[in-house]
Amino acid sequence: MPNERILVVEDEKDILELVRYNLARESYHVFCAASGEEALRIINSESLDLIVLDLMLPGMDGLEVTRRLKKNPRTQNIFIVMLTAKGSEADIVTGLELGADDYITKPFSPRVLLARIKAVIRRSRDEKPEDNAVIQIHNLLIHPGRREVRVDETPVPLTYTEFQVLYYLVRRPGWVFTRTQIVDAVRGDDYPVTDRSVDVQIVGLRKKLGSAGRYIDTVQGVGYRFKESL
Amino acid sequence: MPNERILVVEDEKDILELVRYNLARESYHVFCAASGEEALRIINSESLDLIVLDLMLPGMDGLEVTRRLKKNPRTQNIFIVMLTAKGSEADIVTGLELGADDYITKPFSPRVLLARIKAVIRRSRDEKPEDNAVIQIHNLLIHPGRREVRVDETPVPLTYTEFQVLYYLVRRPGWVFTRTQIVDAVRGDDYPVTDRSVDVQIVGLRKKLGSAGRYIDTVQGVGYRFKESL
DNA sequence: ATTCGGTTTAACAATTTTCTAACAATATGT
DNA sequence: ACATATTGTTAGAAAATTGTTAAACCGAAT
Repeated sequence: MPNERILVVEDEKDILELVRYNLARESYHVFCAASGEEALRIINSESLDLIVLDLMLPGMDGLEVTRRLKKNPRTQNIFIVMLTAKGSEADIVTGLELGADDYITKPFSPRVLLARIKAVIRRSRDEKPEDNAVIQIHNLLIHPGRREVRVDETPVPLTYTEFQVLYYLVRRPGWVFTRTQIVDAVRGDDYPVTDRSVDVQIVGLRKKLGSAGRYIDTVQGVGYRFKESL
Repeated sequence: MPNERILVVEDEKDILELVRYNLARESYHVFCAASGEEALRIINSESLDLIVLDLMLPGMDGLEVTRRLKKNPRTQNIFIVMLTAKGSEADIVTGLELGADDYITKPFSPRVLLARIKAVIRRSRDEKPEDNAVIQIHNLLIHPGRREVRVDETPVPLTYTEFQVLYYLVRRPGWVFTRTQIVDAVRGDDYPVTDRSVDVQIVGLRKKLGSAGRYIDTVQGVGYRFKESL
């Protein structure tokens, strides 16, 4: 388990110290910056895994830091957890669109921050190997880049959510996922919906996929899976 | 899915009922209290997983309840979601410093409350990652991620409960578990069911597992175990 | 404002699983 | 061997889960 290298960008000294202390205690390698400019200097000189980034900074703000980060191929894969004041919904949306991985609204508990950071790192480990490779299984072909699905060479138009659900299941054929896991993967962590909304997406998928729909398997009491064989 | 035990502390009857109803509908086990004193009584007499705690209470307020909770080693790991009026930033910070896990400002929608509670519970589970490792013993193979069981390479389809019972026994080969322990492990504490229902699951398991079923051993007067050898 | 595609909820039907209860079989203690 | 306690087995009832559909909802585009 490599000690992930984390940069904390925060202008309020107390909060910076609080976060630094808690991360260090979990034996992460922690860097600190109190401004956007300082952050960029560290980003360019160090190899980082994750950045905890306050959006509200004097001078260059967090969104701008994010933009620059994502422009540079060397740094665009660094994970970002944003710190935001409560109610800055617009900034959160912008941040996520720019490619941030999670956000926490102030005030926050150290426990929550740690849990989120761990979650991001864990997810990153899962995702890396199978990024946007074309997946082919049975008579089904999924092209994530093109967001295209074919069954027996015939394109099948899917909605956004249908595609996400299918892609999530197919990335680990045979594995069972709970409805909650599926919702989290598709819509983000605490998206407020009923579990049953997944069922409706499954109905649509099975119908649209035709013969390939038979691979989507219900596991009673647990959730769904994409079968490796019929 | 174990039914988490949640205590709701709120002096406004309408809100209390609203929250109680919504949690109960998600099949959580809900306790209610209308004051800090009542809350502490329940906290001390019941084993709880999470507390939804209004900070503004007559008499002993929510922060004081939190303080006492965190002092007692038996109760300090119970999760806390605070309910606060809008604009009581100071209280929120104090609460989080005391160890609360999340907060929601009134007015709130039941949906958001549920999502937050689920998130706290999920995160708590992440902290103690359950063992997802494949188990192989004798001619039996159990793959938790796939929820698949094989005997001599042949897949054996099990129901949800059968799988849970088998997995529970096999995780400690040779150890004996009472029927009550098995029910608690599979369906959560105090699930209303006769002990004998376990026997029925055992019948099913022995039948479906074929030759591997011979490892499931009855210990008269105690319960069942998965034998290490025949 | 209105429309439109997509998503979610809610209700009901269909299905599957689980439980209970009864009786049979087996084990235990004397 | 006898009486008693415990477990095995089974079928039907009850409960839980899932499938399916339609209507409500939501946001983007007109």
